[in-house]
Amino acid sequence: MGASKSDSFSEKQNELAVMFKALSHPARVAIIEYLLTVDTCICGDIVNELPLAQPTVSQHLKELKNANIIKGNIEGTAICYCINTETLQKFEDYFSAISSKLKLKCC
Amino acid sequence: MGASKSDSFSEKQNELAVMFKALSHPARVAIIEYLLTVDTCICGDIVNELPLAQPTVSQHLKELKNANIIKGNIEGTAICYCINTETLQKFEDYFSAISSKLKLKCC
DNA sequence: TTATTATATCGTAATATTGCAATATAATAA
DNA sequence: TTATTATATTGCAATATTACGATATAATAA
Repeated sequence: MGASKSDSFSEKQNELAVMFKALSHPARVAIIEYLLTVDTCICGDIVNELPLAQPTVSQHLKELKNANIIKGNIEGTAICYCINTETLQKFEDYFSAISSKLKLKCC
Repeated sequence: MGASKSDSFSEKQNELAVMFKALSHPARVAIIEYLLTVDTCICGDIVNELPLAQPTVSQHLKELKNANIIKGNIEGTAICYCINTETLQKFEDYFSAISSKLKLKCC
């Protein structure tokens, strides 16, 4: 085998796994970090900020977009990326739910 | 190539990526979910809860342990797993930091 | 029109992950 | 001691990810 058995798990479990997978590479964590340092959403030079070739960065951006972690709007010749606040909220909700369940039960 | 260029990124970026990677598989999301439904940390039947063979579950548990997402204590013949609240706090801190930075800057 | 610039896609090699049968280990029970 | 039970490790095949050179696309500039 080798393929992950996603069919055996719930849609929510799979959705969460996809969200986490999107952040499971240091380059993608670095992209998020960079987006946060930029004053506005007008970006375009993410490639120059990372120690990776342009096609590799493009691929990482695509994965972040596919997982709805970031949004990309075409802005003339450049593309403007920014963080998707809805997905961010999902992460926050997930961890605060875990946190409150733990307070009732454990350790 | 193929190997992730972790050396090119900061320690923090790599640490976060490792934490997210630990949760990037639906089986591991399901394990966390199950640990939350159990009344105490006394577990031991995680294998029966998942649609995967015992060695596969053992491997997923190992990955969660290596990333400090869960802790495992030997309890006689069984092993008692529970969620590591310190790591959970790191996740919460990460997302609340992002959230507050976004409120100042963007979209 | 022909550059130029920014980003995406293709193709492919190197490496990592996933899953499980077989086997090993380690604790308790008989 | 020899089961039994619970979990871990090994080995390996199938699949996925990562990285990048080469190339394509798409918008603006000259």
